[in-house]
Amino acid sequence: MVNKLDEKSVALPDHVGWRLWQASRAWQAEFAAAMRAAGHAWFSEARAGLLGHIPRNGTRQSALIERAATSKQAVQQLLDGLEEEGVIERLPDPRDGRGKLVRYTSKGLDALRDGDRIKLEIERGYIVRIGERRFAALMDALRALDAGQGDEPETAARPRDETSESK
Amino acid sequence: MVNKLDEKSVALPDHVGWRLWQASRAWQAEFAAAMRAAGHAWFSEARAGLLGHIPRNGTRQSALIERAATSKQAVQQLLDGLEEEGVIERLPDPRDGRGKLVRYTSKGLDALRDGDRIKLEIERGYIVRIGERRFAALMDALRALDAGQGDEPETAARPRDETSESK
DNA sequence: CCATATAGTCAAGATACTTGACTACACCCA
DNA sequence: TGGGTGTAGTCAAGTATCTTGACTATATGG
Repeated sequence: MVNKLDEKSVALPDHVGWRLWQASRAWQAEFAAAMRAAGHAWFSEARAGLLGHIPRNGTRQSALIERAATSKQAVQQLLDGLEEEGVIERLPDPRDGRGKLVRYTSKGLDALRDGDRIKLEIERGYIVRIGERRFAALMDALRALDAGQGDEPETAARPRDETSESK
Repeated sequence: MVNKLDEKSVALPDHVGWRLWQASRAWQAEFAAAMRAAGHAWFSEARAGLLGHIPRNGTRQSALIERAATSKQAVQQLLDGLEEEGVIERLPDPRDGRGKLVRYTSKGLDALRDGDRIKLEIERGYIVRIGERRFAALMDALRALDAGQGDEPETAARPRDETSESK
């Protein structure tokens, strides 16, 4: 039963936003599946997004809120979950009675190590798929995009100098 | 408040998954903000993800389920919302009493036109920011990645619906 | 001490998405 | 012709994530 509409032939979007979205989702799905397969059943993409902002040596909860682009309540709820899973722990900040320090437990550091390994494996797969040259060009373009992103809060896409790492 | 925290010097992740995720989120945020500013208050990123799979001339609801990588119930709920907003409408498929045809209303086509315009504006901004050459390399790499996606058997996310792609 | 700002929490609700159970129709085939 | 099986879509309930608003506790600067 071939439809005359023939949906198969209708082109999917092919603009940069769509491509980025598809590529990002594919990477995340692959990574999350590998993490769960490695025994980290607590892993989810939302949690990964937060963990990406927590350095190895820990951080203030408030610093986390600044880095991740979400509300402090969202950060807190994610941290609640991660703490319950035993991935991170929260300690009172000795220098500020209001603050809390977030740091990894040994279980969390374990997951981080597995994550690093999996990242490299995925990256290797990408290089095999599209070639080293194209992969390097991809990273180069993404870094350049990020460097130009920083200080303009509105949608005005104004060019900035491409010197990065001014954090 | 002055921030003299040592955490500032800790590097953020710099692997392809993180970069893709950040770039994708930035694009989506910019696009969604512009869409809402253009008067399409119903617009959300989840809805955008579904609309990207609905061609101009409409489609079967079941075809939509195949294309988007989610459950049929998720698709349906998204469509329910879009129908309620008057963006799409569902008609019975004259060729199959079980099926429904999803197509845009004039309001939906209006939004599509605005979306196309905004996409081009964002793309122009990207080209200004990173240069035409790098932008072309980005698109090239993303397309290559997508083309090589299909034959990945092991770790890729699989549809969990019993109806998968057993044709 | 008081005013105000900051760090974090609690609670309620919205959205997106999942699983399970169900109805209606289509198609095959004996 | 009629039942078995598969497909298209719906209904209902639950989970995860994220948002807003209200709140407590501590810090800081007069």
